[in-house]
This record gives sequence, C-alpha cells and structure tokens, in this order.
Amino acid sequence: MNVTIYDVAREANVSMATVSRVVNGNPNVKPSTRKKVLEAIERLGYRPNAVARGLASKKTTTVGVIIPDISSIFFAELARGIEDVATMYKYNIILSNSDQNKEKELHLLNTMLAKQVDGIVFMGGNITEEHVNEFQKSPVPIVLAATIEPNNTIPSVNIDYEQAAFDAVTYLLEKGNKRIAYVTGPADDPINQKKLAGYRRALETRGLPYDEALIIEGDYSYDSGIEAYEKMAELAERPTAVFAGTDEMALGVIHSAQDHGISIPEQLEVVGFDNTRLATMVRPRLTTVVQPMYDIGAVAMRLLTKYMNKENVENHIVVLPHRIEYRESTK
Amino acid sequence: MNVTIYDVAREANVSMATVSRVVNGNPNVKPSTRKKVLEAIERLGYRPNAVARGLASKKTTTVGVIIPDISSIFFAELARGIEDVATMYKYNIILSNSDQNKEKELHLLNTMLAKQVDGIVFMGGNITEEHVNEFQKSPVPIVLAATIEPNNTIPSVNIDYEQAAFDAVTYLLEKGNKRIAYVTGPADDPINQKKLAGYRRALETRGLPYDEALIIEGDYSYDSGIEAYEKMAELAERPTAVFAGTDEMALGVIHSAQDHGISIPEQLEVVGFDNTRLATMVRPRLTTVVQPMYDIGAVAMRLLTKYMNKENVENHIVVLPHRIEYRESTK
DNA sequence: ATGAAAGCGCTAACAC
DNA sequence: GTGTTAGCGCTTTCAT
Repeated sequence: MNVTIYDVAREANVSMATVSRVVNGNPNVKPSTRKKVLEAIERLGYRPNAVARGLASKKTTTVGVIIPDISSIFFAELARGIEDVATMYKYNIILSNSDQNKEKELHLLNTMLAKQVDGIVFMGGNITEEHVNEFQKSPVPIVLAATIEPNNTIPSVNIDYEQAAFDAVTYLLEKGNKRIAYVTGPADDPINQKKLAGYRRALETRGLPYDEALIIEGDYSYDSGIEAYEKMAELAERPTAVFAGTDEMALGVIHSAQDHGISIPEQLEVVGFDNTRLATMVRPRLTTVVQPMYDIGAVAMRLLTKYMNKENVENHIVVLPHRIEYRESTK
Repeated sequence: MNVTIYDVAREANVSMATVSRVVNGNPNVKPSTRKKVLEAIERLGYRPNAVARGLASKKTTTVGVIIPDISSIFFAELARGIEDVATMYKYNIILSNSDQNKEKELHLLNTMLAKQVDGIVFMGGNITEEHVNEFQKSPVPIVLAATIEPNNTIPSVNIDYEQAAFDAVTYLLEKGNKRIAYVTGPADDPINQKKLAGYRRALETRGLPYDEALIIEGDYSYDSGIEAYEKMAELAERPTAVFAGTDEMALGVIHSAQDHGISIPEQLEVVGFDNTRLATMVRPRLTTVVQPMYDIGAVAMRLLTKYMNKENVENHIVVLPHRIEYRESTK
C-alpha cells in the first residue's frame, strides 16, 4: 500500500484538509504547521496521487495531442513546440498517432475525453463536418495546429498557405521562369489546395497559363519527389523551375534531377516548403518557404491554455507570418 | 454535469454493478439486460470516466515515455515504435522531453508516477547510480530503450553497439583503409564509449595503432559533422575513411568534404550509423549501420506490457541484431 | 488557521 | 445473473 494524504495527516497530527492545503500551496496555513506537514511528507515519502486529485478536482493537468505521425520530421517539430509550452504551464501530454485516418482520429478524441484531458491539440489533414461536430460537442477546448478547417469555426494556428505559395512562385516568376512545376502533396488535404490556389494566383497575376501537366502529386516523401522529377523529365516542354510542397519532396526532385545530369539551380531552380532541417542538408542548399513549425505548436498550446483557463481570447484563428529563406537552389 | 454510470443504471433499471459489467465486457450478464444497458448508454451518450476507473482499479492503461528530444529524427522513430505497440495493447502514452537533463529526467519520472502510469519507457544518455536507485524504487516497471545502464540491472532493449562499431570499422579496414577517423557523439554517453571500444578493437585486431587525433567529438548534429571534416582536413596525415556515430554527422562530413573538392567514396569513404531516412537522402547515398529504431521502441514497449501483466520474462536485457547497409559512400 | 464530512465516478468483493 | 456496499485518495464546502 502506498502512503496517502491520510497517513501524512496522522503523522503530522493535523487533518487531511490541512495536508491538502500545504500540498496545494494554500496560504492559509500557519508556518509552523506547514513545516510540520512538510516534514511528515518528507519522512513518509508521500507523493500525491494525481488520479485521485483529478477525480476530486475535475482537472487532470493533462492535454491530449492527436498527431498524424510523430516520426515525421515536420510533425515532430510541432510536437516539440506543443510539449515545451505544455511543460511551461505544468501540463503533461498524451500523444497519439492518427495516420490521418478519420476513424482513428475520432476514436482517439473519445479516448482522450474519456481520460478527462483538460484540452486537446489536434493536427490532421482533411477536417470533415463530422470532425467539426465532434469538436463542438467536446466538453473541453480544442485547437487545431497546422490544420485547416474551411469554415474557421474551430480555433486554429496556421500560416497563410495560399499567400506563402503565391510568394514562392512569384519569386520564381520574377527570375524569369515561365514554366514552373508544382509538386504537391495529396490533393485531398485542404492545405495543398490552398497552396495550389496560391500557385495559380501567382501565374494569373503574371498572365501565364495554368498547365495541368505541371502539377505532379506526391505523398510528401522523398521518393515521391524522385518520381516527380522523372515525370517532369518526360514532358515535351520541361519546366525550368519547381515549387515543391515540402522540403523532403524538394530534395527528391533535386537529387533525381542531378542524377539525370541536370545542374541546380542553373538548369532547374527549386523552392521547397517548411524549412525543415533537411533544407540545409543538401547541396545546393534549399531555398524554401519558412513555416515556423515549432512556433505553430507552441502558439497552439498557449492558446489552448487560455481556453482552459477560461481567459478571454480575442482572436481564435491565428495566422503566423511566413517568409522565404533564400539559398542556393535558386539563382 | 456529465452523465455517470449511476444515470445509466437508473435509465436501464439495473444497478451500477451491472452497468459496470457490460461496460467492461464481463460475460455474467443476461443478453437481454446487456441490450437494455447498451441502449441506455447510447441514449444518454455515456462515456466512462477513465480517471474514476483508474482510482478504483489502480490501473490507468497509461504509460510514461521519457525521451531526450522528440524532434530528433532518431528518437521520433523510436517513439513511433513505442506508441504503435502501446496502442496495440490499449495503452496511451504520456510523452515528455528530458533533453538528457538529469534533473528533468528525475522530475519527469516523479510526475509520471504521481499520475499513476502503469509503466515507463525511458530513453536517456548517461544513466547514473541515482537513476538506477529511482528506477528500483519505482512501484511500476521501467524499461530502457536505446539506453545503456552499465550494470544491466534495469531491463533494456538495445543493439550491441560495440560489435556494430567493430563491424563498421572492420569493413572499412577490409577495404584497405589504414587511417580511419571516428566522428563520435558526446563522449560522456556510454553508447559512444561502446562504439569507441568497438572502433579500437577493430584496429587492434588488425594490429593498427590507435591515434587520438582521429577521434573527433561532435554533438550528433549535421553542423558538427561539417566541423569534424574541417578538423580532419587540417591533419598532416589525412584519414582515408571515416566512421561517424550518427547518419546526420556523416552527412555533414560528406558535404563538407565535397565542399572541399573531395570526392566520396574515391578519396574518402564514409560509414554512418542508425540508417535513418537521411541515409538515402544524400548523394552518394550513405553506407551505414542499421539500428532498428522502430523495433527497439516496439520491443521495449512489448517487454513493458509483459512486466505490467506480471508475466514471466526470461530475458530482461534484450539485444536486437544490427547489420550494415552497403551504399555508395563506400567503395 | 484548522477540522469534519461529503462527494468525485468507478470497481470489486460479497451477498443473494 | 444481479444488487449492495465499501472503498480508491483526494478536494472542497462549511463550520468553528
């Protein structure tokens, strides 16, 4: 049997209530009795049972984190931001992978609510109406991180993907490129749709035609970047530049192009997206759109703490700034 | 107020015990009453409170995971293995970053025990006596993953780092290399000491001298790999091969060498360690020692479930096999 | 400043 | 097969 608050109370000759007060830092305790209690705690090696506390207080100081895949360099960085801020506010994190699978996502949501988390940070791909329904039914606050919900009814933290893509493509356009390929992630992810919209707008702004042959869909992986270049190489009119939806795909494109004897950036300029650590681990180093993953996670968690404290929040939809980091994969 | 087991009992005209039985799949319930209860649950939207359950049953179906840094490509992969197996056995995971900081590690251990986790997977660097003491005091089982405790008193899952390093260096030796640099991670991590021992044994076996100038300490990062090569380049007698303690440092070495006009593998052969996804994201692709990160995590978690179930475990120290993946960074 | 006592929502004997 | 009844270890009024 473990030592309980009751044991401490007896050892210190006070009531459980008093022990509870000193443990919780309640100031209404005479210093001398506080000392007595602290000594008893020390002597007995008492460690408060957070589960009992959670049941009584209806707060667990635990938040749920639903993430597509923690082994992804992108999400891992987000998770770090979330965890750091959680720690800062004395929360722990229950972390689960969803693989962007809707059933898993909804199941995890329920599991976490059953575990009485005080709030949830959700990262996913396609947010359906069913998702939104469940989110709204939740008894605890939920915030989306790097995840878009089209109607903006759920608090979220993102960058402006459309504008970011626009900026990246415009940069390539300014360098004189007329045929720019877009290597995108899965088309069903709203984020990729936004990026595509930005790509199109950039072309339109310059009065250039939109050519579907230049849109190549990958799955975010390095290998799909490799394949993407293979497809480009077969085009009658080859692109002179490519905008990739993620750094990893951009690396695949670069290496595949180099394997074909193409020199970067002379014959092909490449811009990535995210500015993961990969971006500086290639030669030439990758010009890329900076998406502040860590910050998105950190801000999302910070926002969640405000909801959990029932603080007033002015802006439920936060959009963080992005920028382009210029390196040697572009001229 | 949320709906409780008591509400369901009333709604279904049964006792709480019966509701508890159907919720927990106890077979001692007449099918007709089971149905009645299930309907009541459905009607009321009842969701069992895991905290109350945890308090009553003394089991939380939650395990703690203490990890140095989830944003590291290496540990993130381990974490995925842990989480997948945890999910398989219906456990959730409380995940926290320690940054290999002893105080944080010990603090997290206590926090998790306070939260009544059913077990803990610990990943860290230097395991001190104090660590071992705390581990042994723990009321719940603990297993180490990719983490060495010199006396093997705590259950753990690893590969044979000494032998793996030996194999890698021997391979380089067999190719005729006489001067092989070793780019190591921090020397205070026992794992790096094991690798160093393997490096030395390989040299000794061939009767080659051990030259301290060839041991270059990095911090696991790409940049430290870059710097490591800079140092090598200044050596009077330059190495013809390098064995790097991690893939990321190996990439740094390769790129730095290439930036100096050295061609890989003709003028410098490079072997990495871990076989992270980075290994195939360089040109030339990296020959590396395969450390099965995912499996280490998965096996560690599996082992933990056995301890949690009080099953008999024959082997508390598990050593997974390693091998070398041959690619183009070696001749 | 301190204590008494009633829960929090559930499980687990034990009885019937 | 089902119900009764203690707890599990803590927080939180409410008194004093």
